Amino acid sequence: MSLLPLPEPFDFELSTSRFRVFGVDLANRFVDGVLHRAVDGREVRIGDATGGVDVEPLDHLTRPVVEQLLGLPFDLPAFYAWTAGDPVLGPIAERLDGYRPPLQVDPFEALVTSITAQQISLIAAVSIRNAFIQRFGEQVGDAWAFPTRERIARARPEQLFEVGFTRRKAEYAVELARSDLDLDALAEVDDDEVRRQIVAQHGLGPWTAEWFLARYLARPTAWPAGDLALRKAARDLYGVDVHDLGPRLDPFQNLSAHYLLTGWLTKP
DNA sequence: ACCCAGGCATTGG
DNA sequence: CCAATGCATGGG
Repeated sequence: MSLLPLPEPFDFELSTSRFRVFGVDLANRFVDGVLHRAVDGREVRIGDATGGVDVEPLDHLTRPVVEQLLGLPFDLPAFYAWTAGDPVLGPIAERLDGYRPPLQVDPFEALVTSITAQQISLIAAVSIRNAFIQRFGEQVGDAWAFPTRERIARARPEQLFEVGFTRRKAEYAVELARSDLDLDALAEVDDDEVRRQIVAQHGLGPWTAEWFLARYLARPTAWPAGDLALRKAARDLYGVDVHDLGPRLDPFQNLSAHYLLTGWLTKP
C-alpha cells in the first residue's frame, strides 16, 4: 500500500465519477472501485483510502499523473470560501464537498477527446473514443494507453472513419497529429495565446480551446461559454445567459463551470 | 422512423 | 456579418 496523501476534503467517488457516468472509459478504467490508467507503458492503479489515495506503483513518474488525474492543482478551500456567498454555487459546493474535477493528463489526448465530443452526446463520444483506443492504442493491464500523436500521424483518416469518426473529424485528428504545433509549449503561454494557437488548427474551435485551458492547463478563469450543457445549466440554475454569468464568477470560472455542470447533472 | 446530443467548417446570401 | 447545412453514434 502506497498512500498518496491528499488535502481534505477529498471525495474519491465524486471526483472520479466523470470516468463512469458516460459509460466505460477504456483510458480511465474502473474495475471494482479502482481506477486503472496507463502511464508510460505501465499500469497504475488508484484506489480510495483514508487520508488520500492508494497508488500502485507510486514513484516520480506516476505521482504527477495521479495528482493531475485527481485535480490537485485546484485550490478548493479558496473556492469554497468564495462560493459561500453565492445563492446558487453555495449550496452546490456544499453538496459536492470534496469534488476535485479531474484534469487531463496529456495534451494530444485532451484535444482528440474534444474532437470526438464535438456536437454529439458524451455517451456517443465515449463509445467512439473507446473504439479508437482499441484500434490505435496499447492495452496495459486492465487499462488502455491512449493512442500517441506519433501513431496517429502515421494513420490514414479513413481508418479513423472506420471506428466512428466523421470523415471531417478523422481529417482533423490526423492533421493535428502531423502539425508542427508544440503542445507542451502551450503550458508556458498565457490564456489568449493558447486560444489563438488552438483555434488556428483545423477542426479546433473556441469550445475545444476553452476546455483545453480548463481541463488540461487548469487555468482558473477558463469559461467554456459555448458549451451546450453549461449554457443550459446557467439558464436553469441562475436564469441568465452563460456569457453574462462568466464575469460574475471571476476569478473562479473554471471550478464554477465544473461545479455547475456536475451539480446540474446530479441535481437532487 | 424520427430527433437530439457538452462544435466546427463550409457555403451562400 | 449572419443563416443554413452536413456530420456518426447512442438513447429517448
